[in-house]
Amino acid sequence: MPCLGDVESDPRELEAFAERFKQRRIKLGVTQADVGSALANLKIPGVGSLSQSTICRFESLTLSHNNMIALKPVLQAWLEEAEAAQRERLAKPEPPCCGDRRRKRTSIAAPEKRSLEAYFALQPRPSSEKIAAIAEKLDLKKNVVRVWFCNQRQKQKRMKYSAVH
DNA sequence: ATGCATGAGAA
DNA sequence: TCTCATGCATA
Repeated sequence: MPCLGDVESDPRELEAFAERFKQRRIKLGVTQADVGSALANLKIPGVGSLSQSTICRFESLTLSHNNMIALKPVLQAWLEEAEAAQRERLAKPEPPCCGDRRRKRTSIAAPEKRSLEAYFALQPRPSSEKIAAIAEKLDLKKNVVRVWFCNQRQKQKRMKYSAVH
């Protein structure tokens, strides 16, 4: 009954950590993007850099539970190192010192989005045929509709949903 | 901060 | 084909 593997998978603990993390990160004067790229310098096996988006989502708990659990130890390690480095600086009298073709993103208009949400409420996993039918009705590319449903399902699995429920 | 997209791996 | 972790582009 008292689980073995998932030591700190308690959502409350994760939530508390995410908040502490954000506050301490800000106190260090570091941006989300900074953290992401700094992770690579941490030299943790199998861990490279991450994007601003991912750090942001970690802080706002808009990642899946498993994703949060996987990232926590990494971010915790970064935080400890960053704070240790700062203490060093405070200990000494610090001397004064001193990136082609872009990807495109479809924009689904509000009315179409409302329709999609309505379809989703009825059937979160429409068949390929239904997706095609929906795409035609809304005058959207079939693939756009397919991806929209995938992303919508992912949203439901986040610790905290973002926007429309 | 969030919308739409990609790609690796599962099923 | 879907899920899942992740990110570019954009609001």
